[in-house]
Amino acid sequence: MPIIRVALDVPLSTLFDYLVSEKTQLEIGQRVLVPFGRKQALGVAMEWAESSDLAADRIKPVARVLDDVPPLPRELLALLQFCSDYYHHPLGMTVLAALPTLLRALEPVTMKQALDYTLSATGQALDLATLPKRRVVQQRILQALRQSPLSGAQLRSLSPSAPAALKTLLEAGWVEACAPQQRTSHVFNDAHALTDEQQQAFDAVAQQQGYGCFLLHGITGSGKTEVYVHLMHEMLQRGGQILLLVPEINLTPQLESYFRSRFPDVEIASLHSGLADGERALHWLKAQSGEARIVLGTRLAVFTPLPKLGLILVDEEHDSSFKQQDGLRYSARDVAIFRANQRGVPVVLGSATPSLESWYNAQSGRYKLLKLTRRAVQPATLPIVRCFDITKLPLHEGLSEPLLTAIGDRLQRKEQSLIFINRRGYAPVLMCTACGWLSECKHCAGKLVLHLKDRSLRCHHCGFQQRVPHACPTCGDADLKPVGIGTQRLEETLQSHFPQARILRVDRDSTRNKGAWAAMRKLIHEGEADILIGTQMLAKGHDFPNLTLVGVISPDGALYSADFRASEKLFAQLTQVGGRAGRADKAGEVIVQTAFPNHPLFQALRAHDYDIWAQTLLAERQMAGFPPFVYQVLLSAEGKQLSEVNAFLQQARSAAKDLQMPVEVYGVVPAAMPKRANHHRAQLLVQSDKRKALGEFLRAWKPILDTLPAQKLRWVADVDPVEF
DNA sequence: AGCACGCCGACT
DNA sequence: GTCGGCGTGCTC
Repeated sequence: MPIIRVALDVPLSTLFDYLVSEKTQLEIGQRVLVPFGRKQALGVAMEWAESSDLAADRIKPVARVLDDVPPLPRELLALLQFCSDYYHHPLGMTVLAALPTLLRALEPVTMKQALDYTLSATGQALDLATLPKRRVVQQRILQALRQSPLSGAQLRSLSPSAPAALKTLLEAGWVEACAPQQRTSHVFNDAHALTDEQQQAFDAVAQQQGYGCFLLHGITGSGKTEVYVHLMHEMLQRGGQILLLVPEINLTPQLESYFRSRFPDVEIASLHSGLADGERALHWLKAQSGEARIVLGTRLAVFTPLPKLGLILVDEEHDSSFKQQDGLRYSARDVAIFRANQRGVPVVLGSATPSLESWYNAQSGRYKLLKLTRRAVQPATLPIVRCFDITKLPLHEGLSEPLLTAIGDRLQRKEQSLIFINRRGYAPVLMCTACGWLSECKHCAGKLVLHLKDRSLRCHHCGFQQRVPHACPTCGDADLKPVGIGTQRLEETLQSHFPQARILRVDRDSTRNKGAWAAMRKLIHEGEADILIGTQMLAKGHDFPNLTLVGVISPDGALYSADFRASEKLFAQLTQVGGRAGRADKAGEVIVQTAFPNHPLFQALRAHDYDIWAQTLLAERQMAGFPPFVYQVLLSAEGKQLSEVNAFLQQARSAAKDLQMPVEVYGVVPAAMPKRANHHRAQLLVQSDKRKALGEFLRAWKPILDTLPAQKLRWVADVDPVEF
């Protein structure tokens, strides 16, 4: 009897062999139900086998083949195989993780196939004049269907109430569903002519034959999205599907409605973790059937089956949320590039502040660099950036005179200001002025953050919470002082400075409730807020038309951070947040308060010179022997006993050294957050300037790690880590 | 990962 | 006597 090798969601690197009777129809990529232990499990048929290493009597037969949805394409299985190998994650878990939850359930799914609609015989015979005049939308639908059958998406483009009207028409029997038609044309709202630069970028990608990786480096406001839209139009005309990856789930609904407005009758499917299970599965299946022509999603969308894939776009490619931090620790940007290569299609990485990795690849010619150096939107100029030395200026609760004056000006002119500060809470720590006691979390290495709203001290790492003590727990002194500034304190300070100002604080605390963030965006857009105080949430992808000033409070931490990527991230963040400033009629202003106004980061920021900043960073990285000049794998471990964590990592280190392979094995060091939720954390870095050498090393090392005693420990090997 | 089996401590 | 703690081992 034939043997099928099945991927199952278990942390074992093997596939599992099952018998398939001769008369069972089974294809590679199909989902199967198999007996596993004492239960049943859902698996994916990966490959046929001639024989098995297992004794014949231990091989069980496949219980059931699920043919409710088409099999996963071989190409997707190959992509997942690659990811499993590259990121050293068990194949079964990798494959199953790529499926929407509903397709991982033991039950078959019942998903109605999307159909086209056409006039029935009675509908054709119908005299439209006999219909009540008020039923405008119904009339419009019937009229449109007289020309040709149409899809649900096309009908929706006729009117927002088309679905309801269609339902009525179906019930009346005038319209009926029919098999989907092949379509070659679509409506394109070509509102904006491309600038010369945009056109050049477009041409380069459109003319690309087969695989090519493009870095679209465009300053903020240079119209990268318009290039995407025109490329989408081009690929749609060629009959291809487009995959667009974006960093944040927050941004997808807005982008989706924007693309809908540009391509009103094109089926667009969004994929992100915020969707309900049913919706997610539906969109996924629409992508798999080729019906969805544009697929818009967060990192997980990179694993969507796309039979007609013609182009991949990765927007804000530098964003670290493309890297998954648990389970399969993949970088969706890197997987997208692999996928484009595998399929032989172009991929475009877009950013105003490319990751150093991508920029380096563009410099070396591996990627083709496309530049947008001029703004396509108003104002035509980038904001004026000014840095003020906080060591030389008096501060009022952390705010300098020039910044306060600038905010006051905006208030007078009825323009908005945004104050960017990356600390939520009232103050990052509470201190006893008598003995120097600091509010520390007893479960973590971090400090407890003061939240005044509910008079609590909270740990942002483990969630621990306690009431603010009335007196110092060590010396009993009553004089406890908040140290440093968080969003809440800034709000309070600004409110007392500008009592009449309407201040809106946007951080994870104020936007916790569902819909709160959307409601705030609305307020901002309607001009119902004068001063916005926000964390990085506020920096990403939103246009605030009346915003003319951005203040940055104290970004200096990133300049001397242990994380070598912190300053790269800060530059990207400040560029992005600064890009929000400015109105149609005038350039914006950015005021940065810093103790290091002459730091190369701020010099480059003032000059809007990404290239010089990237060169500076690249030189530093080369000297220090950091990425992108080397490839890294980070082994991190955590456990209740520090000694056990260290013992494990030391053994792992010896094993690595004993392999005598051409990689550099560093020492065991504490993690950036050495203790979190009562777990001690340490790590071990291994790197090599050859990606291949590191891969081979890992292939040898990982099996040894699996045999090391680690009963009470959790450990992971992270390939291409971005967080330490 | 689950889930069993298995061998020791404190309870009706 | 047994209920239940979590160490160890297995899943085609």
